[in-house]
Amino acid sequence: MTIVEQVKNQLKEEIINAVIKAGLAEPEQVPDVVLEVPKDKAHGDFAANMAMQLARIAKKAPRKIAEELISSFDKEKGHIRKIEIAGPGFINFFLDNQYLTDLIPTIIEAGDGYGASESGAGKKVLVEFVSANPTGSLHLGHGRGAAVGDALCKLLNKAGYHAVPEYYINDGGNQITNLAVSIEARYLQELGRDAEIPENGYHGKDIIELAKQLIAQYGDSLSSKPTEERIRFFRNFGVEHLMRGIKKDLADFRVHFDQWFSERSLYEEHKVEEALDFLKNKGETYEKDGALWLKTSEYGDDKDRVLVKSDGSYTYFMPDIAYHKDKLDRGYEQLIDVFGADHHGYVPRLKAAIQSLGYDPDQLTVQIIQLVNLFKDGEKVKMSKRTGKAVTMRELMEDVGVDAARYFFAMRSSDSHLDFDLDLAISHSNENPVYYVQYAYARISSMLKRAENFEHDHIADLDLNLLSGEKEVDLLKKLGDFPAVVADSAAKLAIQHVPAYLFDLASCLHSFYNAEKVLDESNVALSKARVALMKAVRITLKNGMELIGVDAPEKM
RNA sequence: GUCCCAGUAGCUCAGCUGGAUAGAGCAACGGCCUUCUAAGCCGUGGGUCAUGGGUUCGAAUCCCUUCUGGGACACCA
Repeated sequence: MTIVEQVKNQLKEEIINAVIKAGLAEPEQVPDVVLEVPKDKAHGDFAANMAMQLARIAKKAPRKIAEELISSFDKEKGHIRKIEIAGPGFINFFLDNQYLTDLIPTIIEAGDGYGASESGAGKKVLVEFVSANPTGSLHLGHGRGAAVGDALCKLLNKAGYHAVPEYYINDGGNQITNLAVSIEARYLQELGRDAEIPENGYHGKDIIELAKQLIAQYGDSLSSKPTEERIRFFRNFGVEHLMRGIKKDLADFRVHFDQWFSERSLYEEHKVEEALDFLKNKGETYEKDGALWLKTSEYGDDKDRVLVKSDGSYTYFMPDIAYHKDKLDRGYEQLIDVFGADHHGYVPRLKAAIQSLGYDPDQLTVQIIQLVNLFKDGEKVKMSKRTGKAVTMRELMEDVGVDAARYFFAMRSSDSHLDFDLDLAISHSNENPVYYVQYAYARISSMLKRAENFEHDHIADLDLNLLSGEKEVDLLKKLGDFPAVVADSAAKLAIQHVPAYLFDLASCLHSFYNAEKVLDESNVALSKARVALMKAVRITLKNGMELIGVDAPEKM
């Protein structure tokens, strides 16, 4: 349990005791204690709305209740300095700073581990994201998905869940056959023969590159192979090659997957058939118009969905069901799928499928990644200048750098549209939030390099009570919030709280830095305490940036 | 047509399991570098929280109406 939690819990306990002692309510009637941190510092460190909640039970005016509650409150416990009644009946608690200064040794000792908690209780979570078809390069939308998925995993793990990132490689379906046929056509074209790319094939330049590579490696020997073998070869070659590119893009974006799951392996291990048989035996399917349907409408979907088409082939849906069944069968309690906005309509049928498999649909959470609009010179950038297609993730990384891209993607709620200002992302100015946060880290690092005269031997020797100035208290409170921010954003799957927190913490640091001198030869005791504080801030900033994949530079 | 998401300061957005005077950045205006990094700090102005109703001690937050914008609605993947 974190220090702040301990303090809050003790306070809550004392509030309940006081309510009972004052006879305001029977023990079983006492509502949950809501303790919040007031927006306005003048309202204390913590505020309780208990008196208002009790108004109906005790049948008295809230302020009157508050008075009685306070007179029964044991102020000896829990670092209480002052209690006030305010507004309609809020009870404001003012604490001494002891609990805050205790944070410093805690943070320094925890180091990289600061911010961690057990709030996830080891729940097994599988986060599937990006999962782009290996038919081309990753584009902007994948970049956002990658940034969100990676940050979610890190956040969940930090908050005590056991989260694993996984990439689902769609290497089994029609798209891949199209890819193979497209490669074949380009290959034959390069050899000077007649060949046409099918209408729904891939016309991109990268396919021509692939064909050239094949000729350099194999000459015209491939064209003499039997068609089926040739197609299989092109398919494997294409998938392997394009996946290599995708993996490189992701690695350069600081996104690493523990597991790569192949759709084809579902067929090879007969998991698609097994899933299908399972659903059939369970009576979840029926035949109509020569196709096999799943009764998803019984589980909240608009209508039933086809699993096996009338020509005998599977829809995209069928292997995907098998995949989700496999994920759940592997023992994951919670599945998180990070999807592009265009798959939004797919969610109800997937949830229905999970239910028809006998699992709880709430075990699947879908995070929708909304569209990214790029802006340059105030104008919307639609197409990539280089390829004429959607802007690639590679181009974004080259244009704005990984730090800015990752920060901007993490900054907004993933399910709302993102206007990505390219000029802002590359500007080395006070307008750029990435630099604002990184600058705070670099500033501290720079100070600490000069701080050899103020290093402590034992942290217990420091007089941390000297850190009682307004800016110092603000900083300490911010530091104490970190584990709760991590736990809360993990629970809500809301990564945007992390950049917001980092921005606030950086702001407190800059404000403090401008107001006070840290390294002051004329006041060694205070300087030592402040150096310890700076170390705690530095650790917290770094841990936060780590969560969203942003580098913490020693100097700028 | 049905469904989903959004509408908060001039701009981009926080806040949304109900709580005190709705916040931040940018833009505008005014200050701060002989002192640890001015990529910084301090201050001023700026709002019918789209609209109309409801729920209650109390609503930006929950429910319904209307308007506006975006997206989704295949035997495609």
